[in-house]
Amino acid sequence: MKKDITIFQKKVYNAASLIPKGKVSTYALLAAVIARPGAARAVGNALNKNPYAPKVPCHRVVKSDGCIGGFASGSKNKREILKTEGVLVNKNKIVDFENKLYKF
DNA sequence: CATATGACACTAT
DNA sequence: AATAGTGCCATAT
Repeated sequence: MKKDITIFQKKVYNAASLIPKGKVSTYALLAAVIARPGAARAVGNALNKNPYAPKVPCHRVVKSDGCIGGFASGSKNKREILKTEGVLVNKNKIVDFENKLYKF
């Protein structure tokens, strides 16, 4: 017990919390920066367990295509949150995705 | 150590 | 453009 957290997840949460409001990032991009390219799935796994729910804006992490993807609280609710942050979403797709994409 | 799972990505059809 | 199949990595059991 005591924070069943791995180095990998620590990096993921850290990077995710660095994403500014109104911006979004992708699993693949995060993976490529914090650990290793291709670990997009692993990043999603880490965020899914996300023990720092309000601390880590996991909702700012989306798919490389700009799709919302899946979320623990429900992708439907996720769109609403992003909208509040200033990121408009159209049918699970980020509006101006490339423009709102935050690169590390 | 091997198998199964998952908030993904890419290529082929 | 949409769908399906395959590959990749980390975690859980």
